[in-house]
Amino acid sequence: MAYTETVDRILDAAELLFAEKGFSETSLRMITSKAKVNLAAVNYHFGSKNALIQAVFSRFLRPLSGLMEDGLKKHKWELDGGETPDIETILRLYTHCLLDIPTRHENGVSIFMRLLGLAYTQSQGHLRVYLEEEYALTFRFILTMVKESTPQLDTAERFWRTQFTLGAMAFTMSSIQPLTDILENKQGSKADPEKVIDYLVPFLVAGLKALPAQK
Amino acid sequence: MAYTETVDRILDAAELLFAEKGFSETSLRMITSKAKVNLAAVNYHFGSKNALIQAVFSRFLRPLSGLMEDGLKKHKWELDGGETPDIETILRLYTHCLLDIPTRHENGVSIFMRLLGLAYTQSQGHLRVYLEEEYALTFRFILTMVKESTPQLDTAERFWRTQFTLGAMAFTMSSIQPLTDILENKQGSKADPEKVIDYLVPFLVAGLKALPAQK
DNA sequence: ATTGGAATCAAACGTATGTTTAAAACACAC
DNA sequence: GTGTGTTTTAAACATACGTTTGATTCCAAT
Repeated sequence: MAYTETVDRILDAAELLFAEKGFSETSLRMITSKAKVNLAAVNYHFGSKNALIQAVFSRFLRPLSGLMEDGLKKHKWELDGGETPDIETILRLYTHCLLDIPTRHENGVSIFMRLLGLAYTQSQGHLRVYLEEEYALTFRFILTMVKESTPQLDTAERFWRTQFTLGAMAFTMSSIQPLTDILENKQGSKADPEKVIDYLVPFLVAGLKALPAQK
Repeated sequence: MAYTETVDRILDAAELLFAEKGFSETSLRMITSKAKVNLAAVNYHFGSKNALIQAVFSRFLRPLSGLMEDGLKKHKWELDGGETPDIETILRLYTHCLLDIPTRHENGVSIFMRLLGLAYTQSQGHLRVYLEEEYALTFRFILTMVKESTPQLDTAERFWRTQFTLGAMAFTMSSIQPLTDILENKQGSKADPEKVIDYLVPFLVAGLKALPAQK
């Protein structure tokens, strides 16, 4: 994909609109008019709407993947020295990598998390396949870390708790702006979306560390 | 809404297709041909596609609302005698009410959970407004119970933990069938979707009971 | 200055959508 | 059996969509 002004303008507009409305609910005409480019530009530069959707994810995930693998490997290496990886450390590393990704918009992370949530729940078969193929290594790496840090769980229980963790993160992140607004209204004072991470990690750590359910 | 065979056939088909594909991705023609009724029947009986979406939710939520309020009130009444409500009891009551709802399809609960997840993540403004208006009382009741059973949390932290709980539940439930398949493949033996509840509750209880994050 | 490939543009294409229409079929009270 | 209101039907409607076309503009290399 050649770098051009037009390509980036389309990606910027698409990212915002997809996050706001969903994939099917956002038309190419909405995107191109927001990006102030010609309608045909999307098909010219990306080939199709589906390819555009994947490109939006790629632009965000490309640096994330690197950041996370570096961070995890570094940490793993340190831990090889003796200590057992702690689940809280992993979660904090993961969330901080997320926050470190350079984004094109304010609240870029919220926007992307919302997109991930959409990709996960709307079936969007092509996207699921694409994400799994492209980032399988990163995902597997994280799962290994989780496994080593939760030796008290059997396969099934660890699997489900990982899903619960993902769900809590994606679900919350994907609606973080409206939720923040609701909270502000509720408590009558300013609420900071970034602070959610500080609330999220202890909750998840406690859940992951909990004793197994009795069979 | 008059009760007719046609109306139910449409609702049955719509419920399945919406859960499978999402709202926008399901056309009225898919629904009416699966239901073996005329295309115009949807607009005749429901007025519009959006109204049909709401009707699908109503049919499921109407009994749920009753079941849950009964169960909660009964429990609350017992607890007025002295004890503090326990968060685990509340979650179990809630999940059991969900499983007790009579459904028209096998895995009816999974289907509905998936619909709820979709409704929550796809913006679907009209649905969100509808759900909040229609079931505000039930929701508020649950929140009160959660508040009484987590006195260690301040408003913001309780709010976010409630969202995390919702997220873990809805997200997992909304993909419970594909996830169950993955797990079966992973561990090489049969996995039961209903068992997920047994894994879910301890995870959430631990998260909700965890000590507050330090500020 | 000329050329040739890349990028832009307005316009159109074919298709699918939600909705509406008006006639037909039906059900049931009188 | 007739008449009335409800339900079903096939067809059409208007609109919006993703995509394609072919002409035009742009810009760097010759």
